[in-house]
Amino acid sequence: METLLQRIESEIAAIGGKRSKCRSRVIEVFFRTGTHVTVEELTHAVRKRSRSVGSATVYRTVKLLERLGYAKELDFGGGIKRYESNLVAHHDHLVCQECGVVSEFKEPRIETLQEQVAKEHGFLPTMHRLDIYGYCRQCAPEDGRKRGE
Amino acid sequence: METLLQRIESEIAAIGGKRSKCRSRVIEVFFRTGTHVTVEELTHAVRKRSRSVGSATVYRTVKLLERLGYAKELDFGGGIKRYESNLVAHHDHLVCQECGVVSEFKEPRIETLQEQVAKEHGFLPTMHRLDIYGYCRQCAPEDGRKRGE
DNA sequence: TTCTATTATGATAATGAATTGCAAATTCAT
DNA sequence: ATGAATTTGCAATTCATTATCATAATAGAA
Repeated sequence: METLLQRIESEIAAIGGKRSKCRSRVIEVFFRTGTHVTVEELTHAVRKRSRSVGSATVYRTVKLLERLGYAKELDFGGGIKRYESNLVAHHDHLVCQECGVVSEFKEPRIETLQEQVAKEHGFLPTMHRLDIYGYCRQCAPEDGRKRGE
Repeated sequence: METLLQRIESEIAAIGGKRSKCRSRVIEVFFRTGTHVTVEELTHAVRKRSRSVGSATVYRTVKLLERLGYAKELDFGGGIKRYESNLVAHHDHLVCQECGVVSEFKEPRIETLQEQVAKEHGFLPTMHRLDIYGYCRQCAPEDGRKRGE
């Protein structure tokens, strides 16, 4: 974790950037928090430790992390972007339409089929996104025991 | 097609709406055009026949169609929403990152796996979205014969 | 048809997330 | 420390979308 920040900062240096406390703090908090976070949420989290960090800096930092390949931009609708660490292995998302909780899953067979489909269409895939929307265990109207019974 | 418009308009009437020329024209053009269209594109298409239709009306109409279940909202990023007819069978999308063309495919095995995955996670799926990003046949840097060779 | 109540429309203003311009602050090699 | 370059926070701007509102169109009733 300590080395990760160092690695990122040396990559920033390699493209002509400088170190800065604000950015380091944002990066640090991002990877500690790091799960489907909005810029607003991340800004709040960062400000708990560094009160004066502006949201513009947070926007700029997540964009930078994305450019360097360390973060991934997510969009589950609502016009709000979310970001997650790109260091973890590829996974897809289950989005609860009731409580908004996003959980993750991996399914290698789906990955394989996606590759196949792309190939069949003469398509060279670089990435894909699979989001399943619905109701999580807690919010499902019927989950073994029905609600209101 | 004629009956589709009529059916939609009677559903609109059923929820207390009135018929209007502008809206009919938008609906008509939407189903004729109807593939991953933006509101801006749809507005342009509509104005070829009815010059004075405002974009607010187009926004309102696609939202209405979505509410009635006749249109589906898509979001391939870039902060622009797209809409497609919801009458065609479910399918997923191949999005070319170079030329922006969106093509469609169906893969029942993927659908099945998605249902399975959801069930395994105690998740009650209502819908899902699978977008594969990459390069289409025309834009792929290497397509059988390599470019520049 | 004419009247009346309701809905639809288009222009414009408002919204909200994301980006950008800029002066001041910070960084870093010399 | 000096000076050139980058970064920052604020405010202003952008852009798609939504809300407002006065006017127009629509559907029934009389």
